[in-house]
Amino acid sequence: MARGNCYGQGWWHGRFTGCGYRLTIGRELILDILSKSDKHLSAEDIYVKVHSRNPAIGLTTVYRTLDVLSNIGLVYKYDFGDGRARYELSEGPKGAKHHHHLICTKCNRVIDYTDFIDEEVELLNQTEKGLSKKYDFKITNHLIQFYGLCNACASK
Amino acid sequence: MARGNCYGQGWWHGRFTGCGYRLTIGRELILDILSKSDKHLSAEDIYVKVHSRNPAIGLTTVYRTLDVLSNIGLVYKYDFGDGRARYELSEGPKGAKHHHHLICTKCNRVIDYTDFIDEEVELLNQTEKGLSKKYDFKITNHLIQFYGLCNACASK
DNA sequence: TTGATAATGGAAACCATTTTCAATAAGGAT
DNA sequence: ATCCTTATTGAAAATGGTTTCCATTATCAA
Repeated sequence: MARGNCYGQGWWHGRFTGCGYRLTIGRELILDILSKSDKHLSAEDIYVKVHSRNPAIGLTTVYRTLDVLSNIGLVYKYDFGDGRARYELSEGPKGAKHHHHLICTKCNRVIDYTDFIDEEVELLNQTEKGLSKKYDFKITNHLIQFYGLCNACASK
Repeated sequence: MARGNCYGQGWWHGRFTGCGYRLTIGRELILDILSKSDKHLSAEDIYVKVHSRNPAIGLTTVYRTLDVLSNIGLVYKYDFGDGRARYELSEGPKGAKHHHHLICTKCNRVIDYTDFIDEEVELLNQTEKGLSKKYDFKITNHLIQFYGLCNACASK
């Protein structure tokens, strides 16, 4: 390993050790897959990819790792209504683009959108402040989703 | 049955027959419970209440009815992260007060709030219009939730 | 009242996720 | 580099909310 270059271990290295977690082969692999892959992967999706690269890693570890990552705040866990959780990296080496979701209630297709995000987030921040004070609630996160029918499902 | 008084059957009567659904004992009972009860009931919660009033009605029917109600739009189905779905009437005889949720990620407590709702909804409506056009998506609903720690959980 | 068929209950199936437990590996201390 | 403590792991079994099956029953338009 190249000394003097702590980036050689991946940008997330500190996020683990800083929280007292150990950085294992499996965890690195899962993070690598999450950071390179398309979004909204299920645990099973991730497991398939992980397993093709390293068959020694089991589904249980995938679940456990996703749980850890979720607690650390490195991944968001979503419920899009199809009975399985979906995971998505909350930030990348350069920070991820904040976005929200459009969900088709018929085919479960998910569309990411970043339009109007700024306005939304600004309003949410204001709201958060107000709510935090009124309800003595320490808000750490928010979720916005729109439901409806995608063009394919609406036209039949 | 009192003729000439269609309200005697409950304000939701038309919502069923109008969609081709039959109005059964179980469905009426479940709706009655939903309309009188506190919010955020799980299927199991509802089943217990239903069963105490009419032991002939099974859990399967509760699930099926909630699914129908959800499709009709009479109930909202929520995921608050505790592994079971929660249901809540979307409207009452006089219309329900629109609200959103604050969810404690530690104890899963849910707080309804109506503050800032008007501003939120106004922004959401604008956003909906824009998104509908851009993505050719027929939006029917939205979800906003804030996550964090309630005062009890934050102070320990 | 009748008939077509939607709705039902109970049991079994389903399936994503969690738990168990003995074996293994990470990483600070030596 | 080697030890040692203890977090982490995989495989299999358990869990538990939800759905499916199927024979029976109930709804409601005619």
